[in-house]
Amino acid sequence: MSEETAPVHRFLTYRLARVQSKLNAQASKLLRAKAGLSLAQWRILSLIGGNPGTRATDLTRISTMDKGQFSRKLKTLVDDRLVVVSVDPQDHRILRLRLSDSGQVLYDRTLPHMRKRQADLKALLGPGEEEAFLGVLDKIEQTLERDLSRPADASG
Amino acid sequence: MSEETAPVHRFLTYRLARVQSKLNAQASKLLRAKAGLSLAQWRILSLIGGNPGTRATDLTRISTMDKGQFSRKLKTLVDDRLVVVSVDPQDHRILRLRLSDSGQVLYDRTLPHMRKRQADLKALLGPGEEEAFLGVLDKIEQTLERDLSRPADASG
DNA sequence: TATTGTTATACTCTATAACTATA
DNA sequence: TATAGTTATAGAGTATAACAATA
Repeated sequence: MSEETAPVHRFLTYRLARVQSKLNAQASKLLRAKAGLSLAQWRILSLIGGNPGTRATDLTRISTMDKGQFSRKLKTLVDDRLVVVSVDPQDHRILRLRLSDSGQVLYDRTLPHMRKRQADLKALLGPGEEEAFLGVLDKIEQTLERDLSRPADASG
Repeated sequence: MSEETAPVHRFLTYRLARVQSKLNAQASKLLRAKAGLSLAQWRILSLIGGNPGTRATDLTRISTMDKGQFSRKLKTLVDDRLVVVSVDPQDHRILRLRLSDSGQVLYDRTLPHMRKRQADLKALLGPGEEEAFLGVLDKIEQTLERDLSRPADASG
């Protein structure tokens, strides 16, 4: 009964949303200051930096973005000469993505700050807490993946 | 070293962002189907439903929204006659918020679905997992609260 | 002067889907 | 026909700040 009457703002999802919103604000502030990038731009830049030569489709799959969003953000990075696009010689539909020299410089300069941010977050957590936390996230995500492919009333 | 070289998309924050994005999509779908409300509208409606007569400022504080966002979303609920606003008799700057009859009906009809969604999420978790998860969220949030009031380079 | 709340502005994000080109 | 990626459109969310009314 105490769970039944828990106030809405104590819901797991509310608290996740609050934390996520603050994490976003923090990362955005940091990226604007250090690299002049939006969070979405950094996501793409870092995905390319960590996986040079990968196809756009694969990066779309790894990130949460759909291909439309991805394409538009990618365009801003290409316009700023941070990313270089080349057509796959075998299959001309496929784009291979790499950082330009200046993109690489920006990536190399920014990544340590972002890693430090992750490390600072991890340092908050006790032994085993990170694994437990990620485990819960994975469980939830897997369930949601099944759920989101079904009609709205299937989950109550 | 293995942590130092963890790919960006394995970052804690990335995985939180993915899960949060999917939770949002699920809740939005559910709310659109069951109540014709946006997630932000539901947040405000449910905060008022659970705290009748509360001032707008207090609800703003509880939710993540700033007062501007809150005010605009609230307006849509008032326009739809789901929320009734009255001026505090003592202090005429303060608004007291309550659900209208139809707002209460919608709230009472929608809340069980949202509670069930929470219960379904909780049911995924083993004993102690929820507490551990929420504990980590709280730790992170407290740190972020301190951090966000400081300049960007303070957190590395 | 400070607080409560509204409004304006501009920008970003998201969702959906039509569209081009290649296969 | 199917896949890779682009573009269009509209709606929703976010950030900042100027503003009016009240205290």
